[in-house]
Amino acid sequence: MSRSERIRRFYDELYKKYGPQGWWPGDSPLECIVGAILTQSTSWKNVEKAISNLKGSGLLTAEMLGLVTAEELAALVRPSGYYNQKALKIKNFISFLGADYGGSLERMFTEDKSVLREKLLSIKGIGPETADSILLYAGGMPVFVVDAYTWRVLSRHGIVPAETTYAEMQEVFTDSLDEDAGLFNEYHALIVRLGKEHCKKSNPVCEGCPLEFDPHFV
DNA sequence: TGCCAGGCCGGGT
DNA sequence: ACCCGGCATGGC
Repeated sequence: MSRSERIRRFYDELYKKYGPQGWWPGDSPLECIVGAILTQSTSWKNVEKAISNLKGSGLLTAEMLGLVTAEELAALVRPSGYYNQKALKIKNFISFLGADYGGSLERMFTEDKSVLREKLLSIKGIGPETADSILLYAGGMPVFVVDAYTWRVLSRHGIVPAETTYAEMQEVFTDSLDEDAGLFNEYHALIVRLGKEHCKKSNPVCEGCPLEFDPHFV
């Protein structure tokens, strides 16, 4: 079976097992972007508390996030960890949004996909995974998101070598799948689900893989 | 209790 | 071009 076939088959197995994951959990593109920053190396549970604080304070608008100080913001996002850094990252993004798109997310997402990706990557605090999460989950653009789970899950299943780079990992998916934002959305979420439940660090050989057809053994 | 969570940056080799 | 320490809270 070719690698592309395995990638497609793997998705089918994941979807059959877990079904749709409902990502991104959030009410608006802005909430999604803030969540993407706050969840850097942090569990979603902690992020939910931080988002809840922001909502409760009425700060979850581009305008309010532009007005609040980094210190005030840090206090509110405290439960998500790395709070001083994350407050600055959010401020950096909002500054960029104001400068380049007049504070309008709608305008931002009319930008060319690869141009916008480069712009996002130039913001201090936004790296490849966060940029791609914003493009896919906030903007609905067909970009495949790669994260720590993607490496672990795919290398454990023998689909890619462990040293695969971020760009190569994206190609593995985009070369094998239709360019479909809905599919990319679901696939990434399903990988995270499997990673959390079975392909954990503490389970180095993914003992008890829940998939009927485990690509590892092909 | 200790380890880990949906990264990224900056400085050192 | 890699490698590593720093950043930090909360859950299991």
